[in-house]
Amino acid sequence: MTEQEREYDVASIQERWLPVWDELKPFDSAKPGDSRPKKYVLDMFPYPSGDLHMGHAEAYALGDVIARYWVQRGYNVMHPIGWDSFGLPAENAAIKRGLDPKGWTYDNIAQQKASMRRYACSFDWDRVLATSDPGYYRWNQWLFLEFYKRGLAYRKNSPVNWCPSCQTVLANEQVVQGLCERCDSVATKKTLTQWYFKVTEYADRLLDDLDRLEGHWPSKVLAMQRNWIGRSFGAEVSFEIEGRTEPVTVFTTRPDTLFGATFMVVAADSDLAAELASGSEPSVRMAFQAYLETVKQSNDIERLATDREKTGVFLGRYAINPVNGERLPIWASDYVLADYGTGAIMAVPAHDQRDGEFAKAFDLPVRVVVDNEEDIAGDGPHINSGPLDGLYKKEAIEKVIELLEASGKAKATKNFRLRDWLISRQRYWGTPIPIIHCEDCGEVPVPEQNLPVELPSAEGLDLKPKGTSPLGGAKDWVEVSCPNCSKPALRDTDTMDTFVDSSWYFLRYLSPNSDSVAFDVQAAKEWAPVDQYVGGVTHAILHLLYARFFTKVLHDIGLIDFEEPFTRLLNQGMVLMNGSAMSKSRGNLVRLSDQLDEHGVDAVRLTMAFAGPPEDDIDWADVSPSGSAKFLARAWRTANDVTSEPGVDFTKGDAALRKATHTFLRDFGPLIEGFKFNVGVAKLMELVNALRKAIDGSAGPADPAVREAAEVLARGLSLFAPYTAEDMWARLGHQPGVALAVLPDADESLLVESSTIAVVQVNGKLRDKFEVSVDISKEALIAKALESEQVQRAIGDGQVVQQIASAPKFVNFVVK
RNA sequence: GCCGGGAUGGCGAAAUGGCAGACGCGGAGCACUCAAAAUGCUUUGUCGAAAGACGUGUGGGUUCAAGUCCCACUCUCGGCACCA
Repeated sequence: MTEQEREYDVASIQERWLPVWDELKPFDSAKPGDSRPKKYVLDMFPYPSGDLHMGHAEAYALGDVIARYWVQRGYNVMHPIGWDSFGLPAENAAIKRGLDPKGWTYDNIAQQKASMRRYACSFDWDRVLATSDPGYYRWNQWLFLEFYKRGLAYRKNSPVNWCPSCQTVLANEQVVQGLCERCDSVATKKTLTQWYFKVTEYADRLLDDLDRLEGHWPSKVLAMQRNWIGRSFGAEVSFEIEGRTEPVTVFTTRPDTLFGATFMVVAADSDLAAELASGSEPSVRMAFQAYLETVKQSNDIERLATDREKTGVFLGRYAINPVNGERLPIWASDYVLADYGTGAIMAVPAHDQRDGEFAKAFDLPVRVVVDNEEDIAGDGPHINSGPLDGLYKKEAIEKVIELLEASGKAKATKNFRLRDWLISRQRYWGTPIPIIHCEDCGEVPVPEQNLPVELPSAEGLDLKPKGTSPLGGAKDWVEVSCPNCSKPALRDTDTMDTFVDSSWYFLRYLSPNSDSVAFDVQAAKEWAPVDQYVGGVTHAILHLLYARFFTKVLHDIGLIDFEEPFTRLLNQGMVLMNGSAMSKSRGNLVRLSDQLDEHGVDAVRLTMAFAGPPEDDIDWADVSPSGSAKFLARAWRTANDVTSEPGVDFTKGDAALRKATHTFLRDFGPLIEGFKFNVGVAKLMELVNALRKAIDGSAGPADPAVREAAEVLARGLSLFAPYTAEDMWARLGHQPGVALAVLPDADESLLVESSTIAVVQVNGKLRDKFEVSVDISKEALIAKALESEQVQRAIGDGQVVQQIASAPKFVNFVVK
């Protein structure tokens, strides 16, 4: 061996093994006759908006640890990757640079793919997809039509977020603090006809099934989903309105406080408010119009201010309280939301903070109906409430509903915060909605055999947002004949929200190239649902909710036999620099490629895993990739030092090192399975330290235990540092493929201790420790402990009143 | 306001109610070297010469024993937010 070969040379190791792996394909999950049990590990796929960045590097490093771990446990692991290649990030970048989004997107995909390969991701390169491929989005269209058939896709006219400067619809998540995410103009509302998916029809199941994920998904994500769906139980109560035939229904979670209602409030921007005002005298009508104008001009920034004064206007109308016939004045205010519940509330100022503030602002009466002296949580006995007097919240709610139900004035009901999913976008770079609008036939689905409806070329189209879809400019594409009646008709020019693409992609990986089905139903039985999903917490609500919704619909259609797409979920944290998210404008951008050049792939991956718990953020300024590189070199050298031949009998090896090796084997698996990757790496470091000591010490490099430890080390290390591990494996005399080398179970017989360290406390404070035999009796242990000089000194003149002992490890003397 | 996390050395962090600080970064020292780098070894919570004392955000509690369990609070991060 030359001197150079004894040097740990990152660059040459990386160059050596990549082509070997291309040949070996260790992560091919579609080999015929593979009898290994199956596991599906999935990383959230990236947007191809540039090269991979540090965030990707963390996510894929951690996903890879899990995928590679299960391979080493003998599983056939499917670990695919693809690109979420439609959508705004790609399109905006394309507009900015004056390029075709297609060419730009696919160039970036090629770049990211090359980076992933260099980064040694254990992806199955035969299962790859890009959502902007017609072969993919064709099935978006197919699914859309399946939803349409079932009434789950529909069109309606409704107010949407609008950026007056960008001239485009904004999704809720693109409105940040009331401002357009991109240009910081104040977002407004605009009424438009848009396509929706009826996710609310699944609201109960989406909420209730979260219970099944308890313990398998981060509790934070479960809480966010529950919060987002926002189910509340209560009652709808009808109030007769003087001078109106139809009663007005309000939703309340506290019908028990009905006797405390002293006025009613309707949302100022609702149709109901306008109608009620129009039935009033002119002065009221004018006051209402003036108020409505100020409300319309106020924007979300003002609305979001928490300590805002309550505003409103009296509508000159009265409602009749169904429980006692009292006349309640009806007010209009912007603190009541038009699109939640019925847009009208009964106001109970004594027991609702907002109603209370409103009553105070307009000097309206307040009536206490719950005696809260003892219990501020609002569950005191009811007073001033007729038949409800003396009852507590739960019984009072039941009773009042029962009383009013007979006359049809109330019914128990529930309400959701969740809204239907607006899926249409006035953008070019997305899946065309497969509907044709015909003057005579109305909405006509594109016949299945005509799918996909391919995007027209971007050439000649103005992609800049202008309020209507750029596809409208593709005349030849838009003008078609109606599939029904053959008369001239027009294609729908909207494209789908990209969350549609990502709602079912995990199923497409099962048969990524099929042109006959969206996904192979039999393969879904074998592989799905996803056993382990890995990705950022940014998608904690929308993506995961929509994927769960799709899964339930596909289940109901009968295509899959499960109802939750992702059995286990790991959210990794973010990679920061000096305390904040990296960005070019902040000047704290760390480029992944620079880090890889400087420290090597393995060191960067190891740093990601070792920095701390995976769900915590990593501040790159606080961690040490050079320290990781140093450790890898130290580990690599141990393999180089081994002088015994492969296949040597380990049982004759150094006992202390064998014990260290098998202690590692015992601890490592549970740590990885529990996502404690940082501790797993620490255990590898301990093994390297023990190995180094054995090689340099009395055991020596030829000891069989040294080979055993080095071989275990190479396998364990391959989860984090595949290049280094593969090189060690080769130097240890093995064929390439350390990733496939099964990690052996610990030999328990080597872990049996004959002696242990006993700890002695006096009044709970550590005073002494000494080695004892593991089978020492409690009495003998106490006796030995009492002999200790330190223990005697600590006891001093005191009286031992109690002895707690747990042989062989522990004694505590309680002294008075 | 509501919901959910978190707070442990100079730093990143470990710790089935039983030795707080594993493992690493950084620091100090030693060996090798003409020297440096690299490598290897030793050391490193605070105060103290030592014995020892103190120490896991604050205040209580449970327990023989609390970073860990319970109650109250402070600060901090994230999500939602006039959702009736």
